[in-house]
Amino acid sequence: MGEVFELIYNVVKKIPKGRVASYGQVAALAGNPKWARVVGYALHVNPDPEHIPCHRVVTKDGRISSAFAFGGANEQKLLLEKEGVTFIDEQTADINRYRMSLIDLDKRQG
DNA sequence: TTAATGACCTATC
DNA sequence: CGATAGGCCATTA
Repeated sequence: MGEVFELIYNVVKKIPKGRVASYGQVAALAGNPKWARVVGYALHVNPDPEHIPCHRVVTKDGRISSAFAFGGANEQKLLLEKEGVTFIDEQTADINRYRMSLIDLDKRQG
């Protein structure tokens, strides 16, 4: 596993419950805004879903990817709603309202 | 080392 | 609006 994946996982781990972040945002917080696709691939091979809340990562518009590996897009939506995240439509989370903030990164746990 | 692969994003029509 | 086309870049085979 590459170093960048580690950086990405560390960021995803810090997304608080009830909040979401876009792939691009995770990429930027991990160190490079151009890593959006890399974030997608990193989560695709998520080695520790129990501690890496990949369901809190959506597209920049809040849309859920149809390729969610653990139970499908519907499962991801249920998980988010369970945490209090509201949806604009069937596949779009209200990311403008629940987007994670920079201060969330301060939770030092790494 | 080279080529292929995406759970993305932006610009353009 | 939506559809399409490029770009992007770490990782893998």
